[in-house]
Amino acid sequence: MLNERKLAVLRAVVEDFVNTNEPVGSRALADRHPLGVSSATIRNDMVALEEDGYIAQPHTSAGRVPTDKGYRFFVDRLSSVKPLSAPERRAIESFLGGAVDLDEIVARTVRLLAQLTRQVAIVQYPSLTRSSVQHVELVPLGNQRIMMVVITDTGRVEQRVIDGLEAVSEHAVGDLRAMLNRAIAGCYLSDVPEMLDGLPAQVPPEHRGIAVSVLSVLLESLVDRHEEKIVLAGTANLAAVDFAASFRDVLEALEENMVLIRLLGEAKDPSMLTVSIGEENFHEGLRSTSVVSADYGVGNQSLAKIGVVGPTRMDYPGTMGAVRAVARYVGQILAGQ
Amino acid sequence: MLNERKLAVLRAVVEDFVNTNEPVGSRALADRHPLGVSSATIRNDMVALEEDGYIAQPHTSAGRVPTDKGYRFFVDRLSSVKPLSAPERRAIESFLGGAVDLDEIVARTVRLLAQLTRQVAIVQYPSLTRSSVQHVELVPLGNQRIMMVVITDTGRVEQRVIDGLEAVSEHAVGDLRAMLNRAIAGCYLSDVPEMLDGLPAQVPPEHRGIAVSVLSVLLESLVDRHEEKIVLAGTANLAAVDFAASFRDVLEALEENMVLIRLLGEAKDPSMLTVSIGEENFHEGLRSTSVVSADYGVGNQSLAKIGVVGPTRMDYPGTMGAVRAVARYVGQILAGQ
DNA sequence: AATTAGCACTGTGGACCAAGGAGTGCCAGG
DNA sequence: CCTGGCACTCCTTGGTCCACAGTGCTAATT
Repeated sequence: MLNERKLAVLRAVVEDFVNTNEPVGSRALADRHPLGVSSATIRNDMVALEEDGYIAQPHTSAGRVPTDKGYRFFVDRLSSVKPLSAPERRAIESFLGGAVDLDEIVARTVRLLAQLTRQVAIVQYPSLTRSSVQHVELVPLGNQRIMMVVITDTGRVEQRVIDGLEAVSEHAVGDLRAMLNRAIAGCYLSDVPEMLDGLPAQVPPEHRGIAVSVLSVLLESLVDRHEEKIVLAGTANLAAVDFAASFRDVLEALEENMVLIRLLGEAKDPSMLTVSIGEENFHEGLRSTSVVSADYGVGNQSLAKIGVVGPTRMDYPGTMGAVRAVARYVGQILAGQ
Repeated sequence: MLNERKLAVLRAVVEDFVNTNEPVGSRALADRHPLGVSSATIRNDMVALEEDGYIAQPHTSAGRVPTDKGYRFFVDRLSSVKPLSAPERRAIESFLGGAVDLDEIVARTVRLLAQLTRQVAIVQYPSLTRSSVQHVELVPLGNQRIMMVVITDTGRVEQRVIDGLEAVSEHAVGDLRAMLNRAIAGCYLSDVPEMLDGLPAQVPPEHRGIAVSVLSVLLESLVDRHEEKIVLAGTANLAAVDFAASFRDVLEALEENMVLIRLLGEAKDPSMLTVSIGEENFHEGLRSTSVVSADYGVGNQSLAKIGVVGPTRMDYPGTMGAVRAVARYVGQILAGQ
């Protein structure tokens, strides 16, 4: 049975442990928090909390430390997201505002988030699937190759060289470009395959081979590897922490793009903050870390995710506040582009 | 006076210390290396080497450790670059071969280099200054904005949105694009400013405002921030090492793009391997690391640099071999694109 | 003159131990 | 149901001791 006071004790344990990084004892709690009861009473509450699995002691005669379950409860029920201060908001705004292209927006975002949270920040490039085609450009390279550039409304540019063609004329390329743009400019990328379905039939037979090559590369470039682009910053912040798992394991996990993608991907509820704590993480090396992630996007379209990785012993309210704020600002910046 | 044998001793000290990471003593040397003299003689030589500053002992009654000066001498005079094995070469080739665009070439290169050397790899994107303009594309976005895309022959794509224009017609944009391409297609980027000098004068007055905006953005996009794009991999490999400087300092230095740029930039002799050892590095946090870097490029044009950062206690011949080999392959791949 | 064997000397690191202290669990009384 | 008190546990710290690895020096040898 968790009464009010026990919850207050749990909250205090989490907060103190996050601050000091040392097991917190009953006396220290009684001193630092206005719980209105003596340390003996707190000890009794702690026994109850320990029986329920919210806290644990590293060894007899040590203070208590929150378990993953304890953090989970803290995040779900005992804390609320802490909004950023006004100066912090202004700093975000001005820092992100100066970016000139998508690469720079992403780069600045990730550094910003790392700095705000003093942890490792992860930012995923906006997904192509939910953005639409702004323009397709075909540029002949010499005589037998074409470079294709797809520009999307989220500022992302996808490029491919199409190789091994029969000789192509400038003119034919121009026609094909016009035809392509007529067919798919403005479309969502996810609709592109459908829109291109009947296209080869409209191409004059002598250029059909080229058209088919171009289309196949175009379609291929739209599938799959878009969410793969992920940027990281702030790994140096990990050095301050000591993990149960070896430091190396954490770094290794963070270098695996697929791991990061899945890490962010686990966020259940779009447009909400998601927190994954310790053992909840699927990856071995990250069992002693927590991940706070959020969607960002334009309007109510989610484009991709951002997140923060830190020790389970992290300042959840603060981190959540920073992640949420940055996600919102990135969305605004992208919308304004 | 450094006679032959003393050099052999120095070489042996470096090699053994790199292998074992423990101060190497005279007995161990006499056992493991065919120097043909007793440990007492080696001790005498070591005293001489220590007086000259090539080796040092952490404390009395410990073995000797190479100093930065010792490593420097080893690299310059006592070792030669170790070529990669045939299977390694094949691995590089097939791994880099599968890349579809510049981003992926760079991403694969950096991972490859990190894996080969088991250290931190750095790859700089090909510089724009030495590449030439393949094509300039202008795409109207709505009515008052234009997206400009510059495609270079090294596969790099630079994009910018030009904002705050008076209303522009499709037609005017088309004219401007044609004019731009006529003026600068095929030019080296470094020559572009010159080529564009008289251009505004040729534009009909009613579109001159737009032309000027476009040109200023174009010129601006060509200056400066091109070498800034740098990619890193293998930081997890640092965890295995213990530095004199704190781990954190090293990671922090590596997250500063400007530091990396300068680090690579210090390479003196283009198209050669450069090694910067310990205290030779300008950055505080990197005083206990060494950097091996090399240029890569197409033909004999240097486009950018790649490098490896590791502990001063590194396998120089092997690392140098890997860096050189990878640099060459990247050049080839870029040439073939 | 260079090399070698022998030996005394010296810091380091690990094992062992004792004292100190933080924090607990439990009990008896308010 | 709360609290003060107390015995107990286990970690941490510091100190001592010893073994070890490796040195520097000297005297003998080639």
